[in-house]
Amino acid sequence: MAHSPKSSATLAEYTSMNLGLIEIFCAVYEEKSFSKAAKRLHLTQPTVSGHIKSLEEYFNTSLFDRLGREIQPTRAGEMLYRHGRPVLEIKKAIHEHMSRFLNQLEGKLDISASTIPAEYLLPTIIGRFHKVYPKVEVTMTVSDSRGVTADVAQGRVDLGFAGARLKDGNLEFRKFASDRLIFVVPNNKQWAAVKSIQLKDLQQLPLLIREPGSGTRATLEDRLAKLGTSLADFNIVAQFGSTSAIKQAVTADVGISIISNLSVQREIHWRLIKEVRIDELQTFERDFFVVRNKKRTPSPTCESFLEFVFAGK
Amino acid sequence: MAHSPKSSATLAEYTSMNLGLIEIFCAVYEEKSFSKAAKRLHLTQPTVSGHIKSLEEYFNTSLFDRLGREIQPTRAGEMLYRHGRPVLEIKKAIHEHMSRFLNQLEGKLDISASTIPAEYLLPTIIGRFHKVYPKVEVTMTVSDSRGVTADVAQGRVDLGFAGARLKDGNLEFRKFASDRLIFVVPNNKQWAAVKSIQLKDLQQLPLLIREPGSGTRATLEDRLAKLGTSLADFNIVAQFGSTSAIKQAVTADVGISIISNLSVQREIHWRLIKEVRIDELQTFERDFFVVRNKKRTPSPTCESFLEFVFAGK
DNA sequence: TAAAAATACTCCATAGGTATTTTAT
DNA sequence: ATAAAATACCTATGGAGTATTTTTA
Repeated sequence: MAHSPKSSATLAEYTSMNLGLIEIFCAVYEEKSFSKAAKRLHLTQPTVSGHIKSLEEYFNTSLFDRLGREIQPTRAGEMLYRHGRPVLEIKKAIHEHMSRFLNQLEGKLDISASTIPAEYLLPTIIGRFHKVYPKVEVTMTVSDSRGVTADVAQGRVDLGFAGARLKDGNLEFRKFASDRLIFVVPNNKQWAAVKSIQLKDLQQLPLLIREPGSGTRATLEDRLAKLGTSLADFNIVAQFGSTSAIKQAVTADVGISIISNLSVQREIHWRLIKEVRIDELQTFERDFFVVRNKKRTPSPTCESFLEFVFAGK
Repeated sequence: MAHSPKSSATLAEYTSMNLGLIEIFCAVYEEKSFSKAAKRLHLTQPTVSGHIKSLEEYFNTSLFDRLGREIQPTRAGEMLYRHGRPVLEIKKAIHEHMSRFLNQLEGKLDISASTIPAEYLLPTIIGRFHKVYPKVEVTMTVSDSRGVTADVAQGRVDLGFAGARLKDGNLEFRKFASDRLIFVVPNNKQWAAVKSIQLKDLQQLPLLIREPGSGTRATLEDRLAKLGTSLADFNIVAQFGSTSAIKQAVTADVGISIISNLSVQREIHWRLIKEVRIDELQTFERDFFVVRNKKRTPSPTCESFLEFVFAGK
């Protein structure tokens, strides 16, 4: 028993320790002087003395030996410094990162976008943004307009880019781009001579459409309703959750479709697909919206990104 | 200019930030609730609210979005948590290490010892000590008694072990072991029959002695003075800074010497060296001392070590 | 209506200061 | 005599509480 480690009283509930005292302690340790530390910290010597004293009482051990004019840390002091020093680094790091963040020199930006914005509008915007804020990490997830608004509403992302407005009091929609829906058909001899078509003829054709959550679909249904008809009057062969899938299907002569002009530019250019006018629908505008959650504080990064989105408007 | 990072106001002198607030912030972040965090920290909800508010004012940005019943960290909040979280770890680490130190489960012990203690007395003591406190790192430097006392006086070590007392008001000497000085000669035929010798005959022989800082040397001089003589009356061929060097020299028949019994046990056993009694010096006690600096606070480890040194006394 | 946060207020502990004494160089 | 730390004492900020109101699910 004589020579086994003693179990001294354990320290009081440690959450009570004031970390500010550690900073003062470290200054004293480094300056090897109470008064110099006081100067460095813009405090007075008695204040510093008092703080060291309370630390010594807290740990119930002396931290410095007072040797007349000079002081020397005790072993306990050495131990405390070794493990307390990092506090200073962390404090500095916190300030550095917060200030970098607030100055938008670093950070994260999570975006949810529906197909057309994700594939045809955002890549160039994100590219320009990245040039200016290279340390900001942009993450974009792709779904349909319904998914986008859900992501924004539930705070999973900073911003959404959707092809349809959804009624939700917490969400703010702002138009940032527009496109037109066009009627597309395979570029084969069956369609070679066709320049335009009437809606009633179109209703007979095998139609490919997007799923119900899609902005393209919503726009289409909305417009048909205004014309006194609906998708029920059409010959729908399939609903696809992807515009690319529809393009593939049209190219393979599975059917025809009405989709965003932006998404078929390349296919039209390569003559895989062609546009045919619909007599009743000379103009078929569709808009794209930035979606924000009004309840969430936008990060500075998010606000800057919006400036890029609306640049030149 | 439109799209370059904005330089917002830099944060106020960062030393003013209270790290305690970070702990509260982290609790709120982790609990995703002011009131739950309050409970965890044994505070009240308004107190926590107040602290978060002051942090928000300090950083001049909101850290949580208050969404009715629930709260969500903002991007700034995420950033602060990421870099503030380590504060909690450090605080815990400080307490852990300090308490381990105070319970002597870890630490350092620096010792300065003169030759005889270092080679013949301390190894076993340190060995036993290490068994009980395996995490304590013992460092022993070896010099002569003068060097040892200097090390202690200047606070370079926790403890000294010397073969002589030196007058210094700041030092405390405590005898912890003793030995006797003996007259040793090479074990050759010249000495084969000799059992004892008179001091005046010894004075003619080629004597090897330690350097002036040595405790052995000091003891020798002291004793000679009491017998009304001094080293000046001897035939000194060399002063060596090491007892081992002297033993080598005696073995090689370079001369004879008067050294610590402890240090020549092995050489006597192997019949390289033999002891010859000096008629006037039947007993030639010499003591070894623990040296402490009275001005320095002993670490708990140091105090425990002393218990080992004086074990069984 | 109930649960959570904000607000308004009170109180006192303590961080900080000034003035002075003690100690050792 | 001087430089540094300790001591004694005072003040005011702000940390923590209670009581209440506001908000929203």
